[in-house]
Amino acid sequence: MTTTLDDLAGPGPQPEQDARTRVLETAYRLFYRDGLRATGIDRIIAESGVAKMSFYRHFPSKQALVDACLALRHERWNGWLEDSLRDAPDARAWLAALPDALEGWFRSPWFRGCAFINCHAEAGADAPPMAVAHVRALAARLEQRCRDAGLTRPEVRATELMLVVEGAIVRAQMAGADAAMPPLRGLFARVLAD
Amino acid sequence: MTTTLDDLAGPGPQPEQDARTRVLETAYRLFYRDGLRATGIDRIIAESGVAKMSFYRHFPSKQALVDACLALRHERWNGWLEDSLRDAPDARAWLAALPDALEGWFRSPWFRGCAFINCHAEAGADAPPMAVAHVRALAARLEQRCRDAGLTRPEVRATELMLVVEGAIVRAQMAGADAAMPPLRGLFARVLAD
DNA sequence: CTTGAGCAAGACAGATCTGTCTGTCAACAT
DNA sequence: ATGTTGACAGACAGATCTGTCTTGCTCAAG
Repeated sequence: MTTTLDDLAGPGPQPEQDARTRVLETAYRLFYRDGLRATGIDRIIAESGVAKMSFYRHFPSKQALVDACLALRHERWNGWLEDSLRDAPDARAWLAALPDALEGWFRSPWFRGCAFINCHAEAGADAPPMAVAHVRALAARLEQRCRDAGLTRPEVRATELMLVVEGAIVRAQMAGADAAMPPLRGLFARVLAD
Repeated sequence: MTTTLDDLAGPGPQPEQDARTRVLETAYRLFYRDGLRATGIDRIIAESGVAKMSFYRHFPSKQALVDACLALRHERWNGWLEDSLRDAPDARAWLAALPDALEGWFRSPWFRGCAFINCHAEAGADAPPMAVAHVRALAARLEQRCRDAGLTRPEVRATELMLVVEGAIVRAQMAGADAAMPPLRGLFARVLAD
């Protein structure tokens, strides 16, 4: 069971799923595609084919649904990254293959940037803590990989790689994957070289 | 007359200004601080101390006000960058001093990331064209500076610097200036060194 | 003094958003 | 057979949002 890019922001729920799953999958897709504030409850209700009371039975409020979507996103994104770099024999190869994995994401037809960066950009100080927690978790993972790879000054390298990854995500969002990939590969190679 | 950081997202309008200016300055501040969708017309009306009809006399719609704020932001941000790097004797020094200028911005009490990245993150495909135009203009300016500095492969360096700048802005937004500045300086030095 | 422009204050309409409530139906267990 | 549970459908309330309209005030030019 591998995590595909479609799972990251795919075509939406299947009709045979139960009400809660359909709501969650529909919201997951619409929140990412159109934004949190721009997506109303009524739209999620209509597109998931669910009664309003069924929605409020499973989620006490819209904010609870947002939190559930972000938690699902966090889990799926981490799983997708893990699967994409499963073949790397060691930490060094894992880091070197990271741009390839990101490129597959950037070229996905539903790519619209990092859901957590977008959430934080939209909500500002009111953003759910999951937003910063996600990027902090990724930074911690990068630092651990740099340490495992035996790089010199691993925490310095990790912060540089983290900045490059986030920059590439935003660059792919604003200017497209073709604009983001060459500098991403070049900078990654430089940071990993020494 | 220099452009200060306060002008980028400062304390707001002065009461002696005319109605249009007060609306524009209030919206400029609230849109950046709270987001476009989260800021309603009524709030702008109330905080700028202006009648609703006075608002709609100067701006035909909320979208027109958003566009005017983005255009003002574009102009002020470019002016601020120009002023901050005015002392650089040549293009090479200009590029080397860019992280210092950015740090001043990141540590401003009203810093909340790039208004155009945030706008694009919030509105997605419906974002006004000014959003991508701003980052494209900055990329073009970086490339020209790289060319003027006599760097080898200036277009490659410029795209790398652009990715680093955008990454630093997002990193400062998500994790603070202290997390963004060391990798920003390190990567800048590496790209400019050769 | 009159007249007209600009502005403040606020009512109003229509749409939309969140959240609650009622009613109906099908599946299922006792 | 009967009660329970989950779900669909949709009305409804209250708030909020955009945009229009009316009224009255001030000030300056003619």
